[in-house]
Amino acid sequence: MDYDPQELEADWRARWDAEGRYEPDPTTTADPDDEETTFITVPYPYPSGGMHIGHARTYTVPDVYARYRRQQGDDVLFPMAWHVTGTPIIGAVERLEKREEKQMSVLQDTYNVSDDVLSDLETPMGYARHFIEEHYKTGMQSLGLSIDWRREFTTNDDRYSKFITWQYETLKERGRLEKGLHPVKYCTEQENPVTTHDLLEGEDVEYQEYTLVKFSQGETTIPMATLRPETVRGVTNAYINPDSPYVEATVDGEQWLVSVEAAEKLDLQDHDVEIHREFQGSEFVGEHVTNPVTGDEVLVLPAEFVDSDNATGVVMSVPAHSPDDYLALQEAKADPDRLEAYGIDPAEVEAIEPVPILDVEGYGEIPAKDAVESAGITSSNDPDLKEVTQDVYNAEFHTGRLHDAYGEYADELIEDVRDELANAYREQGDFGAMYDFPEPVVSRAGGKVVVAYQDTWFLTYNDEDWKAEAKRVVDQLDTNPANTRGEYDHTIDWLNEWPCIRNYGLGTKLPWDDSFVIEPLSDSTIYMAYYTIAHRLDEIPVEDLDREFFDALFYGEDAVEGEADKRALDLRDEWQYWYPVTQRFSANDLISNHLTFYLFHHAELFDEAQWPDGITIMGMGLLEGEKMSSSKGHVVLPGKAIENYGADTVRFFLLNSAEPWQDYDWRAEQVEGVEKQLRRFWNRAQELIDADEPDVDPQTDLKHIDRWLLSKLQTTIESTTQALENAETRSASQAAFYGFEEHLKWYRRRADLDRPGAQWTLRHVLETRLRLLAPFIPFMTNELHEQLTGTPAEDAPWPEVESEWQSARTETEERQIERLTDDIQDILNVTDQDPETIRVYVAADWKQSVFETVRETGTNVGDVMSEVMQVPDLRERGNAVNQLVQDLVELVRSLDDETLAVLDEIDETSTYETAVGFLEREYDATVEIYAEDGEGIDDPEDRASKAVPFRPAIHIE
RNA sequence: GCGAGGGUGGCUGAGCCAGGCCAAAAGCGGCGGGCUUAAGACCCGCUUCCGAAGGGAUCCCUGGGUUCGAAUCCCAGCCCUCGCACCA
Repeated sequence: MDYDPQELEADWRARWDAEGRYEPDPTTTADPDDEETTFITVPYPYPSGGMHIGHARTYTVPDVYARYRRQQGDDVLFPMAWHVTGTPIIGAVERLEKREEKQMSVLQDTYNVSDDVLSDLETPMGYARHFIEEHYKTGMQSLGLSIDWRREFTTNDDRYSKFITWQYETLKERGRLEKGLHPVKYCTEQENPVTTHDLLEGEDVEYQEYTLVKFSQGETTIPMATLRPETVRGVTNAYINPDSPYVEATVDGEQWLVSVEAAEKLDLQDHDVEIHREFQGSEFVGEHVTNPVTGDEVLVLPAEFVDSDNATGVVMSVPAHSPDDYLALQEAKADPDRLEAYGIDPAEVEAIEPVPILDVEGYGEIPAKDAVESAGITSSNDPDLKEVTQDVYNAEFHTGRLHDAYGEYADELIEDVRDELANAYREQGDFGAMYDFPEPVVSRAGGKVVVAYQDTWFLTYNDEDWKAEAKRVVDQLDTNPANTRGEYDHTIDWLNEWPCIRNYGLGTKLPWDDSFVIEPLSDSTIYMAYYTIAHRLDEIPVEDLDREFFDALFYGEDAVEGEADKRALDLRDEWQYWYPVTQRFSANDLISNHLTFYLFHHAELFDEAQWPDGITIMGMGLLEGEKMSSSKGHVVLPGKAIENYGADTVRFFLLNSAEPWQDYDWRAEQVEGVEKQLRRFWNRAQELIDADEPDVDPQTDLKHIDRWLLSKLQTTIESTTQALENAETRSASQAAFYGFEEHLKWYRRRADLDRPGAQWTLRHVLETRLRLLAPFIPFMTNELHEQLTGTPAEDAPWPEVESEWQSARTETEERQIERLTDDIQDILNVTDQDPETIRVYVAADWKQSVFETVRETGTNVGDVMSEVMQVPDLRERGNAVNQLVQDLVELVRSLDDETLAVLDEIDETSTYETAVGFLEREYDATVEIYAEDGEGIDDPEDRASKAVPFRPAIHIE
């Protein structure tokens, strides 16, 4: 039978579907407490676009583990659902409705959406449904993922919303939700919060918290915005933009002077703002204001470089530590006419000198001056100024130490005390704060985007007791790979309160305020529990799924007052049967949020027995060495790949090219290589299947080389199993497939394959390998295993090591033969001769006895020598013994204890004699084996004396 | 900056955790050979340098160190990639 993956795979898919092969229900035979159930999850896909080959791997890795556990005899649940919460799908639909060029190209060129179905995509769920059905589900089924499709749902389903409602009501009741204000990106045009997706300009810009140093003039506060609050003692003057409009306003009961834009932002940031008067900045130029910390009066100078749309629009000048300020001051001094025009006495400006407030390594007393002068910068327009400024800021932040005037903060590193210092002044009322972007941000609606405070609900991940519980979850978690454990702890440590609602989007409404929607990372923290009951929940009317229902389901009948819902208690059994999640597979970048949320929520809502058992992290995918990008069309669709190579090839490549947590790279050339290898495997298997089953008694009819292969098979079973236990799909498939191919290559060369014993060995090996490979390439292995034995590979148990075939001795003997073969080949390569006779000389008995001594005495040359010289027979040989000891000490050092012990049992001469036939075939020459000190030795060129134990001398003629 | 990962032969990429069968897997590419009317497919061998005997030299980012022995362990340095929050 020829290998036709398309036909073969279609058959198996149909069979699986018809028999509901992967639809497990709780059984009475499996004991869930006895780890006979395995529950595997992977993040449900977000169908805002199609599936590509990167997604294919994400879902195939857990499938391999699922298939492995099934062969190990477990009840395995591997479900799938669809995440549609939030705005990306809505945004995609909006862009489709506007027929945006980029969006149309993604849909039509990348994902082949045809014109006649385009209109179906114009509702959010219609859009999602299209990609679910036409891409994800089809793709997953083609890949042969062993998913229980009965349990499928979307996060926009009514019943799912009921479940999330229960979750959030419960969390609120337990005090894990709090209402508060939070800075958000806000479009002043639409008067609505916006997400990164909604931005036209400044997508990457993060908002920053500016410290406002509250300078004053009489009753009026002039808040100077700065990102470096510690420089407050270095202020020599202030700057205002003379051409921009400013206002006098009452802010939270104080008289403030800020730019017009700043007044609007402060208003949005929950300050009580009342504007009294608007005026030009020039009006305030030449005034004096008082530093709240030092009490010094400083002069307000005019500066066009001040952006009134950044923070308060008034800034303080620290010429000693800011190259910008230093140059601005120099330029001001150089232009007395301009100063006079503003009514400023040039002499007063001339008298201003930089005031250093910290010492920093690598710079002089006045770092800004130093930096500017050594870089040769003389103008504030110099393009290099930006870099120089950044260098000074960095150096000062990381290595700058404050002067004595800072009292308790003196001599401390800026990076250690900046926040502390700012907070202290803020508490005294000398400092304030506001949020703003350092660069302009514009929404797609064309409106300016600013930072606004919005009423929001937080998950209080900053609660210390909750953090402590989450850490307990980590403590009992099996983190894979092991070195990710610290990342969870680290995330728990720095995780702050998390705003868990949005103003709009798909998903579940906040139960007590339906103007908000629970956001995607917050409605997906315990949904794994929902899988266990999803298919049976469909039979229950939505309105019955209230608080009490889920309380009974998850907490038992005692958790509800009165009679618990019988249906809920029924479902409880299934929940408890599968829970907890045995292994969750997820992306490595989700540790810092989603996965850690998952731990937090389980810690809070469920008992320890239901906490996650394990998490395996997955890496990223590249395509031909580059990042995949659906908008650039740089993707490979699974459907196309399967059509080209077959699902087994696609799976095998994805699983074998890297471990799950490593990044991998889809390269067409290499995928083709895999296809070739699998085809060859298939063809060789067919030859064995077609041949008659030999009548062999393995106890008597096998030769040394057969036993060698069977011994190697046991090692392969061992390493494949161990690797899969850790979800190391690469090591496992590498061992079972490529690793063993290497052994087979040698076996084919060494053995006479027509013997019944060899045929039996090959069939036995094939059967075992088919089972080992079944999780990776289920279609091909099922088919071949069924042809060979009548049962599909997936229904056969996972192979166990057959210890009767394990033999270190056989392997070591074969190793000696291999070495001898290589040595002969080496000599032939160098001498370039055509051999007629090859003579092999095994070392003499006295040499063997020296080897014995080294083995027993250890690898200290002195010790061995004194031991050996006790023997008169050896002492006579003097130098020869000395040389031999050196060699043997080196040999013994390179061997492990087991091999050393085995060598003791091996008879070299008879080992080589078994290989004479092979060597004669191999080199088309006569092969003779002699003992160096044996009778009738033929040694024409005196080579026998060169023999060393386990390193025979060779003569070729 | 914080956190994580990494630098290996023409390329991709194992090995490193548990130091020694490591001149360093496998694939790709290249070279040679077999099979074939031929092409493809398939199979075999070679692919750092030197060598007319299984050997030697140099080698795993750089520089030190530990050790009988280092791609592997330790220290210092250089370089690269990824994530860092309201985006799923």
